[in-house]
Amino acid sequence: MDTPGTISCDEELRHWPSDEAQARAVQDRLRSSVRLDESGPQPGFAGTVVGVDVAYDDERDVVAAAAVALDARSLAVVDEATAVGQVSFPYVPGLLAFREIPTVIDALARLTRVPDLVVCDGYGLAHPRRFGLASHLGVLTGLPTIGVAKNPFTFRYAPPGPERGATSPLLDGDEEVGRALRTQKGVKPVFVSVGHRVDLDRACAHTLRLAAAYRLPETTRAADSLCRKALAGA
DNA sequence: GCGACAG
DNA sequence: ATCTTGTCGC
Repeated sequence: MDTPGTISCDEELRHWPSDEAQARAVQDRLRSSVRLDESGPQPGFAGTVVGVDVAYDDERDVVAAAAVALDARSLAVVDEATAVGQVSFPYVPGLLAFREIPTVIDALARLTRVPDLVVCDGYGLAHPRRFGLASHLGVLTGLPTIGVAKNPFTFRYAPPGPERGATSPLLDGDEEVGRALRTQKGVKPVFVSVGHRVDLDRACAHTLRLAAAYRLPETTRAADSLCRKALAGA
């Protein structure tokens, strides 16, 4: 049931924190395992880009995750998988990963191919402790990851130019933790940050390429759609 | 203490 | 995230 690329994160998953203090300690401990020295796959490489997303049912405390693999060149869907689980952590800004990752990993493990790049909903480096969802998922699976968020979280940015492809730094004080990226002309930007084993330039290039027709990357759109269906049928 | 706060 | 109708525009 294990995908070769999703390395044995069993140990971390067994020791899942049960409160906020433990969760922050896990982030502080794992942060040094993030690899920021790799460029990551070239945009347009021959391989798959996988989008992951989750949906919740508050009444039943159920969470459904989806992983959808797209061919990196054609953006055609080549594989998809879902998983359903019990919500195991509340939503706390800065601790999103603890709510989403277990079910997301279950879904990823059900793909028939190892992803070459994973696109997460949310942040990676752009995080209060520099260890957001995308960073965490990258470290646990070993896979290259990036984060694409719809909101600037607590960070500041100057609006990028109006043209598609325009960017501006996403700032935590003086530090650039990511970029605001305009994926469509005249439309609100998305917020890109690196996760694991991918640099910021390529993270933005991949995001722009994946967002050829809409504001959000096709990976995100496909995963969002699929996890909602999975939740409805659970 | 108050407000803000990925999904 | 989720609750939710119509509506403006290409």
